[in-house]
Amino acid sequence: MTLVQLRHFLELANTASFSKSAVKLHLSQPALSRSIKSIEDEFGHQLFDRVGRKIELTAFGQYFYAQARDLVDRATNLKQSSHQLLSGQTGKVRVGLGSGPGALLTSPLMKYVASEFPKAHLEIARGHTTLLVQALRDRQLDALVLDIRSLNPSSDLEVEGLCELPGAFMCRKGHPLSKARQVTLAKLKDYPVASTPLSDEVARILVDRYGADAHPDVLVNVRCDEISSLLDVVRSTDAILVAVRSLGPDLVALKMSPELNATAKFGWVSLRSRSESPLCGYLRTATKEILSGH
Amino acid sequence: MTLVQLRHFLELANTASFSKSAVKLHLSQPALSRSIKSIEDEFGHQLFDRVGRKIELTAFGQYFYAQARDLVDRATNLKQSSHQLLSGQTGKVRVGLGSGPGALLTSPLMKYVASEFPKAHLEIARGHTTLLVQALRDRQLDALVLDIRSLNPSSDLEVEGLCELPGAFMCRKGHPLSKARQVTLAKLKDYPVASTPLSDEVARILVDRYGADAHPDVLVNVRCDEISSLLDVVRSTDAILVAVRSLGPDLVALKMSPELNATAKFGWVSLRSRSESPLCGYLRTATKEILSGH
DNA sequence: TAAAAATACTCCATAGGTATTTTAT
DNA sequence: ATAAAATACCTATGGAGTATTTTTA
Repeated sequence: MTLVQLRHFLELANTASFSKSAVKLHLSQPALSRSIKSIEDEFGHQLFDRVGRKIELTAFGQYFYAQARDLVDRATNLKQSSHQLLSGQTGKVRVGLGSGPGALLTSPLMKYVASEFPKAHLEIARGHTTLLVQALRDRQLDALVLDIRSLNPSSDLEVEGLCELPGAFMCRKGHPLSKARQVTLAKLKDYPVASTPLSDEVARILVDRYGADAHPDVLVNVRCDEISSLLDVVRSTDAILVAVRSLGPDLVALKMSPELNATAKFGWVSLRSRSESPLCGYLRTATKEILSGH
Repeated sequence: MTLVQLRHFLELANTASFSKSAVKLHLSQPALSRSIKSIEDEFGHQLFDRVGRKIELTAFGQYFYAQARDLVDRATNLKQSSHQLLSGQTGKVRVGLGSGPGALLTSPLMKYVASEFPKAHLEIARGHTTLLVQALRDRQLDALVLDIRSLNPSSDLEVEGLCELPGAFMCRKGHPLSKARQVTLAKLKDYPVASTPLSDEVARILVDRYGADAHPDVLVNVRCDEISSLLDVVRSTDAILVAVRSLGPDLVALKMSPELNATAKFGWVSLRSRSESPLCGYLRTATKEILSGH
């Protein structure tokens, strides 16, 4: 029993004529005759009663028709839905975002999928590098966007650099420090500091530039991974934000002394051994696009 | 995409090894390699990530697996259920019974199917010959059991004689007429007459033997097609039953003058052009068996 | 180096085509 | 006599086998 044979049978059952069905099936009449006969032989029973030059489904043929119809329709559907999946129109992607990328990408990526691939599914997980990498290796995530300086190089990971964004200390316009020519860490510490969770890499840079007191655990008073909340706080209080500069375009960057001179280097991380699903590929392109706007 | 290829794919997805799967599938390893490749080529996408000597389902492969599993299971199920149907274990038969056969066969046939083919479906229709034959030609019935003398011969009907059963006038033991040496129609008409609906053929015989007064429309007072009810009436009243003799083995047959000398000739009627379903064949055999006991 | 998958080739079973026969209208 | 299905016969594609190469653990 072949799907092809079933298609032949269905067509024949519909038109009730070997010669007419053969034409529709782009097949010679003898070929169709034999195709049907081979099913009948396989099951040891006639599908049609041949009464003269007319044919009629047997009881078995009627039962078989319902089943065959279902089977063939499902097979056809598999081909169509596979095409949808492979063209990226449907499918499921699970992306892990580090704290920086999370602040920058969560909402743009969700909007992107919602508008461009309304039938697809996107899941975003946020967390620390090690946890995300673990989830990637466990196939719980399909790709990550991280500050790649926080990533232990490993041969099973494929890393594609996305962009390098400068970080900054920022405050609202009109803030006491907004006009200051040179801001030292001591001055800055007169105000509360807000940020997303910062990576070890960033912590290292801060300590390197400004001393042990600049370690995020000490320095940061208000921590949360919702960038919009942080911006709200910083705009309406005297809190100072530590983040990628472009996240607060309406804020004033403090002229630090010494200069912060730190950048976040974001990369797209995936498992080298796994092939990328089409939807995941579109998401990677979109991510690059979004970040290039910063 | 072939059902065979899908089976190959499912096995490979389960064992995750070409060589091991090939053994299970009674196939050479290269053959399996090519079988999988041909699906991948058809869809234009890998089903497995080949990472070194290990293989792993791609996202597409995972989707494909669920669909293929469903498809293959349904195909297997079709083969099994077809076998059941063709062996007569399941299926549906619709039989039409004339009034005489109806009285004799309705309940034995229902019991037969209920006990021998508990998964099968039997529908019994009762009515007049012309209506039943019409239903047979319309494919609303699969076969009929009739008094074949009431049947217009026709080339599209296949008739198999089943048995010839003598009819009789019967009364309860101890009935005033039970000991009578000779019962004329006039004597008989002192009592109510009960019967199933009688065919035109029987009516003709009655009129032929006993005159116009013996026509069922005149003669029969109590008519119903439930033989058990009729028997009940005849056993507990002075009513006289007109029926196949063996239906009332505990009743006394009246010694009519002249003798009734009428037989019912039952036959199994089907459409010559339609092949008989297995279940229908079993039913035909069972019917012959049941009638031979009378 | 060994084990596993892919490739190269060869072969044959079978699906399909053409020509013809059979059958029923 | 004609139209339709079945049969006979031939061809070729593709699925399967063996031998071999490639790859990686």
